Amino acid sequence: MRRLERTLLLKNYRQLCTLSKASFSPMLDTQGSDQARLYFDGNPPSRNILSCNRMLAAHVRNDQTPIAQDLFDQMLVKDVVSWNTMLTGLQKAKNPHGVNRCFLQMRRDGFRPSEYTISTVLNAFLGTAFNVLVSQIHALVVRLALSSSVFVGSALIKGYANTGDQIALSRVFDEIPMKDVSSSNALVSSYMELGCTHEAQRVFDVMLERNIVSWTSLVSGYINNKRINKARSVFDKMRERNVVSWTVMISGYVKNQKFMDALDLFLLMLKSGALPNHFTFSSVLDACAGCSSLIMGQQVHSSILKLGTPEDVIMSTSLVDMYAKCGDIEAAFCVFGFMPRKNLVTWNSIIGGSARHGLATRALDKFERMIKCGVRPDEVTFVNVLSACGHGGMVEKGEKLFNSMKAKFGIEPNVEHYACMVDLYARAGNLEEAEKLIQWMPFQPDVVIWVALLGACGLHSSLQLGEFAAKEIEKLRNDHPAIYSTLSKIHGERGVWDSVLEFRKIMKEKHIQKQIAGSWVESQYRIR
DNA sequence: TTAGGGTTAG
Repeated sequence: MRRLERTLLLKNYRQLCTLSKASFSPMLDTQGSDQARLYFDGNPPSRNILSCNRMLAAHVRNDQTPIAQDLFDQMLVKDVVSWNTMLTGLQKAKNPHGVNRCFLQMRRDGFRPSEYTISTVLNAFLGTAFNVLVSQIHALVVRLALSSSVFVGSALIKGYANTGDQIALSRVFDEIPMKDVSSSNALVSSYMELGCTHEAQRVFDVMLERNIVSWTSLVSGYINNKRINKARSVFDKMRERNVVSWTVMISGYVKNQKFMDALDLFLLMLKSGALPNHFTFSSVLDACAGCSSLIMGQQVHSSILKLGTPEDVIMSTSLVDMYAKCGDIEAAFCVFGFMPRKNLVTWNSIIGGSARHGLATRALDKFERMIKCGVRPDEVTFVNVLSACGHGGMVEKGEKLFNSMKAKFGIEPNVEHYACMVDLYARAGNLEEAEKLIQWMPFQPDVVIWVALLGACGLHSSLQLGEFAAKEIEKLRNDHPAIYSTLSKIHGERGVWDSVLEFRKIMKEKHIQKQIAGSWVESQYRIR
């Protein structure tokens, strides 16, 4: 060990020895983390409640909830701050069951919940099955005389919005004696969440104080209520914008499939001097994928690297997806390979990308690796692997995977999976098996299923079954372009030119156009 | 020493 390092370590230990004054937090936030824990573990007398709480808070801040939980369990003396800190850790770890258990234990042990407790617990329950407890927690709030807290009020407003109770949330807001900008913002976004855009706008209009979050809540609310133009007009009125407000508007365009508008706005954002973050990049990459602009996608990738944007699993997954959708599957594999963390969506992106590129073996290889890595597949994974088998003509493998869905992974096949199987059999020329599957499937076949069958009939020139499928499609959706173009193709192959002319005439009369197939290379030049 | 309001992927 070098002299300088020894000196630094010694300094760290000296700081730790003055426990009454020193906080563990800075040590845990830096390289001193392990030493701090070693010292802490080896010195039981030093474990007063304040130092324990500080240690606990530091672990929670560093997303080390299991370590925080160990420490919490070992603490012989706890106060309300210890409980609140532990609850915060469990909330950050997205563990509503744990929060519920911890909260119940806290009450059993006779601790009185504070404003911190209530707001943390309510936030942990948002969007989970535990939100049925919102009104019970509200009753507790009234009993504990915590209704006047703006923190509790904001959390209750969000909680009631989550359960769809508009009357309750407005009553909670009315009962806050000293309303602040955050509780008003919570009301705006809660009304927006319930689709009450007029009420949200009214609250916003009468707010005495508005900050950047108020404006962004309004923009975001209009986007979520499919009012993209209104959102843009509010966005344009903003006097100041930050990375969040820019990202909200950009992702709003992406959600509405307005990819070029999203990219234009991104360029405006860069011109304004605002720095994009991983949220922004994720949306922008989605926009590049949406309009198949590989050049733009590559430039965005360069910006991510140039700005030194910290690695984020969602942003990197968007990169993988962008490269796959823009036709550069090798770049997608490369980004995927370098990702330090991968989740289910990441694996699904690379498997789906491989399948779309006709790389059935690679898709299945990734699927095997995903299972080996301990990631459980979901419905999307199976749509991807089954379609890979379909494009690769791997009928037996597809059947095996389809049968394993329920038996091995507990996933009930849905209509999309059946459509993949129909496509798999039909493409392989086994039209009889495809028809049999349609007859026996536990759903009413939809347009996708019949179009899959019709497409295969076109591929294998099967007129009788093709006409049958076309009739079924017509029953569900009149004038589907696939009907006329496929039947015309089958008749043409059989030399029945009168029928071909008839179909073309109908298509012309009904203004039905055959869907134009385009390559990725071609699409690069369509952009700008 | 603990808490609230606006943003991302298949």
